[in-house]
Amino acid sequence: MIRFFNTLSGSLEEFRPLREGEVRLYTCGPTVYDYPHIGNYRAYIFEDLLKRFLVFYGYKVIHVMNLTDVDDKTIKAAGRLGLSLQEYTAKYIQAFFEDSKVLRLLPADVYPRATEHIPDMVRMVRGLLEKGFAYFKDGSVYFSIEKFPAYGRLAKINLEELKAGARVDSDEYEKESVHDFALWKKAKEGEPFWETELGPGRPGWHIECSAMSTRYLGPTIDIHCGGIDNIFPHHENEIAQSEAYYGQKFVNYWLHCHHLVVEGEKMSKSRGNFYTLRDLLERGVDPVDLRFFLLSTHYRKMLNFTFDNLEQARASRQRILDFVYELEHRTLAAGSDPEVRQLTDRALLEFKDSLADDLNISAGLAALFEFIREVNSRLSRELIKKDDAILVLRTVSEIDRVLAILPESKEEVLPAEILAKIELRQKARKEKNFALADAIREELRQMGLILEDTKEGVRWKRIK
RNA sequence: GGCGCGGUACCCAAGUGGCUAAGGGAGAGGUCUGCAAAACCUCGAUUCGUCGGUUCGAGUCCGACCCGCGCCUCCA
Repeated sequence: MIRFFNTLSGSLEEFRPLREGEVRLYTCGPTVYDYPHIGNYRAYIFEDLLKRFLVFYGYKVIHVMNLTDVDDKTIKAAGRLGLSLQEYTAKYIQAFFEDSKVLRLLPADVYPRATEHIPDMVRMVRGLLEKGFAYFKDGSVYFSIEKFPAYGRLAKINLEELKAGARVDSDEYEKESVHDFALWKKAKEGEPFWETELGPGRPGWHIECSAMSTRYLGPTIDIHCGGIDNIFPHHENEIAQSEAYYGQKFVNYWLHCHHLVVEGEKMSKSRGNFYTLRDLLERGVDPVDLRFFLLSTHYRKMLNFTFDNLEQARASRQRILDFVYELEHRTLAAGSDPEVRQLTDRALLEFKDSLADDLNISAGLAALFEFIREVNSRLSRELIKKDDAILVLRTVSEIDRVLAILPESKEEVLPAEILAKIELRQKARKEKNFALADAIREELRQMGLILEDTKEGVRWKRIK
């Protein structure tokens, strides 16, 4: 049984998908006005962990992630550069896909773009007008939240208090009530617009997720994810629109991940603690180490990014990598030990049970590390046979279907001159010329290679 | 003001009523090794922000307080 913390109920709930064996998942994707920062990727990596775990658990997952390619920021930036919306956003859409790949995010089944679903949104807005949930004002259309009594349930916001604490909206559009939100925005001078039956204009932000989610997954879906900051007003508004229009529940499980902070503070450009993935890659950070770092803290807990914490995650991941390397390269006696089977079964079961408990990654990783220590211990006592090693490796790679932190399987081949140096050093060691041997080792270390002398000969690995 | 999250060893971080408080990093000692690396073994919180309370029993429940943070406005 899987349990998730549902924001809607504020408690852990048993997960039951609408259809047996199948999960419909919608995740709020990027607004493509700039390069995403690592906080954005925390959310996407959490969603990736969720999805990979559901697949691991045996579910078929239908995943939709939207691309918001029209909003205030994209319009403004494109206008400033004199580019069309498409020209401007193309670059960032491409960057997002590139980043997703290096961070090993499983691709969604569909990446719908807002600009390609205007008719769906218009249809929904018209329906809301007809049903009386929305009204025209000055060429724009707004959703009237007082027509939807359940408004505020997700965010646990009380409308009376909202009104009391209301601030002046910076939006230039006129609304009947400050908290009503725009479904359709009237075209403004010099801005892109669509000529529709609602008049010239563009969609509001919230309507896109409602329309596209329904388009690909149906009016009721299993899971909808996003960052904690999307709860209000974005997701609250989505619920209002969708449920007012379709008259049925929009989402069964709302899962939100907490923020990433940097050195204990919110990331912001003015503080200079704002990192994109590209910034970190330039500093020589291995993206998979970053993935592991972002992955290894529970998704509902605030995560503090520091280079020290990233280094700890790197070292932790390295332990797993060393373990796999050892098993792959050591020469072992033929045969197998039935006890190893018990160890692998237990590791897999504990890992699975841990993650089934609202993605308790800490407990899951603890199961993996305990398994590693036990196998290492047996390895040092020469109790691991060839077939055991194969079984252990298969188990680790099974777990890695969820984590996706193991290196690509292809072995790197060193250039001939490096191999010659290693050979030369071996010769020097044999002749007990340790000064030369150490000099060569140091030279290769400078080049990023660590040599390890084992009973079975020399081996090397890359310094991270 | 309203809503919410967190405070567990040097650092990161599980644990939500009951055996000796997971796991990782860093560190110390040892084994192995020419040395190193990796690995293994050993050590490491009489204690869980503070103070009260409930209970046979609390990190875990209740109350108060202190500290840090987020949201209520675009934001993963």
